[in-house]
Amino acid sequence: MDKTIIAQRLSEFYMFSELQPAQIEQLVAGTRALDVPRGGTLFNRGDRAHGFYLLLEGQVKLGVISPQGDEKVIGLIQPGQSFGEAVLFLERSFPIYAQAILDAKVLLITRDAIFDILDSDVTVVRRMLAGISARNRQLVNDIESISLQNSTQRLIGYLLQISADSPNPARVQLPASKLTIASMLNITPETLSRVMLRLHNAGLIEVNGKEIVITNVAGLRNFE
Amino acid sequence: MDKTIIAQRLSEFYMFSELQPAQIEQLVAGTRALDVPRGGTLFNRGDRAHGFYLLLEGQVKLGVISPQGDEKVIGLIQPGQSFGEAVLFLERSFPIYAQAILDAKVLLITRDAIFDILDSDVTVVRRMLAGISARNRQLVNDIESISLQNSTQRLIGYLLQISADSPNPARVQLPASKLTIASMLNITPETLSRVMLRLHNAGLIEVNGKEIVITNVAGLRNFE
DNA sequence: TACAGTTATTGATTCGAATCAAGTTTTGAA
DNA sequence: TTCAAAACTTGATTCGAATCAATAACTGTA
Repeated sequence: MDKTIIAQRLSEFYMFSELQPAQIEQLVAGTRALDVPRGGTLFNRGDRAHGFYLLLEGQVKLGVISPQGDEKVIGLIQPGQSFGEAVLFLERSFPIYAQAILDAKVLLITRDAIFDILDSDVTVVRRMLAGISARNRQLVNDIESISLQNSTQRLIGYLLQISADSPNPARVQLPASKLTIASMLNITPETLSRVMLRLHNAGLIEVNGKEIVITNVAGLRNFE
Repeated sequence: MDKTIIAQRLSEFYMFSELQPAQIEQLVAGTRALDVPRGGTLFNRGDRAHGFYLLLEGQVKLGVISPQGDEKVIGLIQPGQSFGEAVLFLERSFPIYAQAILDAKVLLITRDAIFDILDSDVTVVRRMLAGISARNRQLVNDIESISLQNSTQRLIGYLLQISADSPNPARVQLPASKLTIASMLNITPETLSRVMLRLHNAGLIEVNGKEIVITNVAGLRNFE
């Protein structure tokens, strides 16, 4: 896989999102791209951690096998998710195995690469901790909005967020299909469509495909 | 609290267990012991972070409150666990509040003390990375289960998790009131009560206050 | 430019869980 | 030991959003 692609993927990953280009370069040198066919094993229980993994495509299953031989799936990894970080940083062996359940492309960021870069530059520690912490905050926010707000409020929050501090009226472009946006907001596409219609009928937004004009930012903020 | 006791407790904490006595001394100088009565607040949402916390005794609840006053419990902290690390590395305030739900003894390890140690010791860095990574993983799991599972499956998942690998039948103790558990699972107390009744009627669990006996672990895992 | 496949909208209906209400039980503090 | 407050349970009802179903409107590509 192309080095620039790997650099791109690594810098999009939350843990490295605060790193500088030179630091990403260094990391790329210690990263291996792996193609794992469906059914293939990434690591077994008891293996030493040689690094941690970032799944780019496909799907990976994490699990344990009991002494009686039955299998318990601990988690399913989707593209964009990483696994094995905690084990790596704690310098333990894996308590689980990882197996591809679809043909998978993964990046293995090696132990040496991570630890070298951590040691080589004192700013890296702060930057990585900042990246992980920002992710932590985002997750807490997500839980809060899923838990405490209805679908209308979630959509409003999202629209206000992506319109940031645009003037009134704000013109924003949805960054993905409405199916994808709906899934992010944890609602069905049908509900998204209906909520948008309601906001439109209330005179707050105009919808043209992916382009949304918030005609009344304050009104949207105070809706209901 | 006595300095030697604080030193003792800090050096037992996994994050600092590899530190030299001199480093522990340094950390102790930047640590404050707090007694928080049941119901007392450690910090509120929006407070600036002065450090992170290590719970020695009692129990602490982490949560958020919606503008309408609804509460969502994000996590329950048990003795030996730390919280508030992630906020240290962003120039932000706490996104959650922390309240003691039992009389609690906590150590507040101040920001400056931590930063000094982070610069001087690599194992602390790695363990902090591991700790926050593990917490992020847990948050992702929480989002997933809130999003993808109904209330019955969420309770079952929770019971199986806290019973871990107990034998069959497993006897577990709820770590908090049913109100708190319900909030963590994102259901109302009424629904929690009804789901428990259903599982009981299906012959899977016995409920006596906070004590739950899972009479049929396999059956519970495969319920519905 | 046509058309196949995805993406989006709209309507009817169902369902899970919240809410409202009224108890009972447990609890911890005086 | 008592008693008020908090925690919990059970029942009736409502409500938000999912599901099921049937188009309509795009979008890429042959």
